[in-house]
Amino acid sequence: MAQYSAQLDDVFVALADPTRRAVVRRLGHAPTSVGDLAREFPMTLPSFMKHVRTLESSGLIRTVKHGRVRTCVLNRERLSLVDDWLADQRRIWEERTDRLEEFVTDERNEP
Amino acid sequence: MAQYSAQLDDVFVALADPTRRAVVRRLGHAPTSVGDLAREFPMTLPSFMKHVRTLESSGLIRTVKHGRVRTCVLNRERLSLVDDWLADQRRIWEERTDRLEEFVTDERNEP
DNA sequence: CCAATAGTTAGCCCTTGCGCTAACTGTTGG
DNA sequence: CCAACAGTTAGCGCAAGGGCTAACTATTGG
Repeated sequence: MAQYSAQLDDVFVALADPTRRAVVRRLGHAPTSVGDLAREFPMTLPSFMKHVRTLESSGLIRTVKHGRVRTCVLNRERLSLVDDWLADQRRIWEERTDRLEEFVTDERNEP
Repeated sequence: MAQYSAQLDDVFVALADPTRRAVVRRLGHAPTSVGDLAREFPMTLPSFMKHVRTLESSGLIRTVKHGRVRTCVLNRERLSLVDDWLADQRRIWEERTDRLEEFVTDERNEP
């Protein structure tokens, strides 16, 4: 628990786009070249590359260029940042197993 | 596993900002009024309100107005969308306990 | 060797995001 | 009742995001 903030920003931002989430999902199956990936999305290669760069600089994927082919690989470990954040969040609210829920549900029904 | 996409977008986008994550964390402790929350961040009330609205429309928080005070409450349940997405992702890559890692680590060391 | 292939770079457009100020509405304590 | 308070609305400025085209580089199969 520290100043992950910048890294978390990058990871959440990266995941906040459906194309990029789809890429992550896709790479969960197997490493894939940029071209093969791009072919599955309705956009041009340069546009798609921006997503790849965003994912890479967030650390969610790594890429290696071999000859003229760039292969993308998922970096499973990076997703644990999200996991940790969720766990921390859960820890916080479990410290207070109060009736916070009811608190609002009550007010809500009053004018 | 379906077309949560739009909802996931909203949630991830909401979490992709440090101010909003801080609000979520803060609300993990207790429901809080907009004014009390805003006082902890270096921005004006109207600016802060936009974050509140973003969080609210993502479903991560709910708000109730009582008199002239609007109180924000965390909606714990909504975070499970993220949780589910993570779990699904994990499920995918666990189907393939291959040597994907090595795959790349190898290529990497070659010219 | 050279045409095709795979990716890259540069630059443009438009929309959205996030901050601000100013001025307004609705509630309330005294 | 009215001044102070809590939030809201409107509108503005600027930077960033996500898409595009055009033109370029670097590899490679034949």
